[in-house]
Amino acid sequence: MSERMDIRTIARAANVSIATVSRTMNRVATVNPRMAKRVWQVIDEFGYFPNTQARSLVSGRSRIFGLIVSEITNPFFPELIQGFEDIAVEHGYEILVSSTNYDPKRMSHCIRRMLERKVEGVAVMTFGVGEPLLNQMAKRKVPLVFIDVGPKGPGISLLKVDYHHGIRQGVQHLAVLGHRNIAFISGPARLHSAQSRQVAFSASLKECGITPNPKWIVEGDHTMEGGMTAMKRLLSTKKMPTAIMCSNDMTAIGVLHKLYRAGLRVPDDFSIIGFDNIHIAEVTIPPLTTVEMSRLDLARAAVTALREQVELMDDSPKKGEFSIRANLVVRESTGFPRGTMTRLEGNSLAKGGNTGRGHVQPE
Amino acid sequence: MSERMDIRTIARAANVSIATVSRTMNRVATVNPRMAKRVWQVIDEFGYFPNTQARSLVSGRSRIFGLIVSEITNPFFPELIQGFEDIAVEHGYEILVSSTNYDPKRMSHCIRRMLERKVEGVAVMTFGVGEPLLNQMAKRKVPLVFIDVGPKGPGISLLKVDYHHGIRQGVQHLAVLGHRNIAFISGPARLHSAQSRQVAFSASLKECGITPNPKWIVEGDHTMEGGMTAMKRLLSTKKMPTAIMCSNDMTAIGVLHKLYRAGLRVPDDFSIIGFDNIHIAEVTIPPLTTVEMSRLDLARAAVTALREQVELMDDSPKKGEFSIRANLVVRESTGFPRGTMTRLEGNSLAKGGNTGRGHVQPE
DNA sequence: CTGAAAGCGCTAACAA
DNA sequence: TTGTTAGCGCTTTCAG
Repeated sequence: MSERMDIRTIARAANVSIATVSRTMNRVATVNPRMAKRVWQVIDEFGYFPNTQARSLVSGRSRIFGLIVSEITNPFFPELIQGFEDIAVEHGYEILVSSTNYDPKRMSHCIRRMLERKVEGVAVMTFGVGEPLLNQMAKRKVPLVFIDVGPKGPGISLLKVDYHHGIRQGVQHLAVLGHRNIAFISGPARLHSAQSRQVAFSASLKECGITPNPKWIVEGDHTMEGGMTAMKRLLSTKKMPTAIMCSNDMTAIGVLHKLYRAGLRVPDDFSIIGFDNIHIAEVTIPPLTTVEMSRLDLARAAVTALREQVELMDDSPKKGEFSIRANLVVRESTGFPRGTMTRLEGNSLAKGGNTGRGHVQPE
Repeated sequence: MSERMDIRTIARAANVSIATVSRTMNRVATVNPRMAKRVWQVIDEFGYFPNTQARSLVSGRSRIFGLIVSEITNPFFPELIQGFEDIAVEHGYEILVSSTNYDPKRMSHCIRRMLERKVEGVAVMTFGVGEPLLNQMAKRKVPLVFIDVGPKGPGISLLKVDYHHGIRQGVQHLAVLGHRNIAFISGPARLHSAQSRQVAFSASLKECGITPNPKWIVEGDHTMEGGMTAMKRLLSTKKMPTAIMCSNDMTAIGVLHKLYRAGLRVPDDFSIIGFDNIHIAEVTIPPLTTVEMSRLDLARAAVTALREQVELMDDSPKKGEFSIRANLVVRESTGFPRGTMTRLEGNSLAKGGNTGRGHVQPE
């Protein structure tokens, strides 16, 4: 039945020119309402919709945003992707997602693919970018939005996460509980965002009058495995810390598991704090105290930044920089330092882990 | 510097016609090697690549596959998406991912978007499809691949997961350990794949000479929250089961958490088996015994099925049906039924959960 | 306010 | 083997 369905088919059936159909679909104000109604009717009747390829070819606008994440299998990112997709689609954009897995080759390949598909902007949520690659984008004047860090410049927006705020809350929370020996498991050293978190940690420690012990700052890689390895190292230090902050939740989950393996208890033997507040952090055993970084805020800011660059006139004012809050969420992986209190007998894990701990809301 | 960069620019610089450039890029065999070399050189020099939009407009081929998943925040799916993307890209396809969250409106919206972008095929990995929606696709002859179930027909491939194989292994594993009272927490009832798993469960139970108890089959929804709710119900039955199979790992994680909250121990008080073998199943407390369903196999089969439909001549032989194995992975969430053995004193959790349990490899 | 016509960048006949 | 040319389906001048 449906031989071919293009704008001409509609034009013919509605007895108008293809230009009128085009105008109608694009909601050009000058179209006679009566005609418009007729056209819409035919469009509905035929179930017609325009060919996006043709449309972008002539308009030069693909209505596609790229989204580059470092690791789609880290639950943080799917949550972010979801938000990004929803908000982008809301504004009529399609998204092209790519996961680089920290591999420069993948990164460069995926930039190439995005360029080929003529993305109108790219959100680089990979916590660390290869310079040469991004240059390709900049050269072609593709609007970019980075998280944390990236070259400033026209068409480039930055999403600044206030790590300090959240991490300080975490450190203070631990300090109030009585911890003085606090370790930090970082992310990959080359990631700027990982560095920022670590810097925020050291600074917060000092604020509390605690001198950071370099032995207690160990490098992880933002994976569960990395967390396990790092915890193992921490466990082998002569003087062990009583609390551990992790650069992200996956690391913390690895730590939790390592401690479980070692027959140690959380929070009785060690207090643990994560970062991200991914969904499963609610159901780890015990539920994880962590710093929430809103995926939705990030996603919204990223799309907004990109839209600003794409849709606003070149001379109009742009924000260029967006700020994302990070806030502590206290659950049950933090408590008083071991040896500090007379612990109740028995297994606090099996009892729900609610004994002998203090919940202190920071600030 | 770069005024405009199109095929003409290259043609001019290489002193050939645009047709030759086109042929060169498309590796048409009849191009004179010397010319080809010259053309490639210019292409490299200019950093040129063709405009995908124009290309698809004229060729009628978008080289985009759609991928619809039910819930991107369930870790099973990112792992699948990753595989799908890798394999698709390997074959020169881009992918458009959408997460429906079991919402028919989202589903229909996303089908529309894919149709607009002229996807050449869609993998529907949502474990349950709305008929009317898929009809839209079929009407437009878009190749489809479904998981588990879907209307048979030309252009439609099915990925058959051998639930029975894996689930039987699980049930037998439990039976060998001595369990006779085994519960099942299903997925959403309307999902066909969830039903298949449940059917496989009941059948396997009978094979072992156990009559399924309807009270012990409770509906979940494949989320952690659903798992917690279902476990709560199970906990309130007069006669409680000693083992619980879950329709997926997220459910099992919810169950684990609920039991932890209730002060019960796994596997001492309950044995738990999941399904999917998502990455975090390795580090749950205790590590989860589960049925592995390979994401990579699924992804590979899906892409292969789609490519078959798209690239093979209409009369050539096609497989149409692909089989995916599912296999039990024994970890530490399963053990002898409670009361069966003299348990050692103390907290088996804190000791690594390795006491008093039997590891039995099935088959 | 509407229609005719000129492309957007590329591929695929068809000619040479 | 190479070049010329006619579109792919749409938007957007520019006349009317």
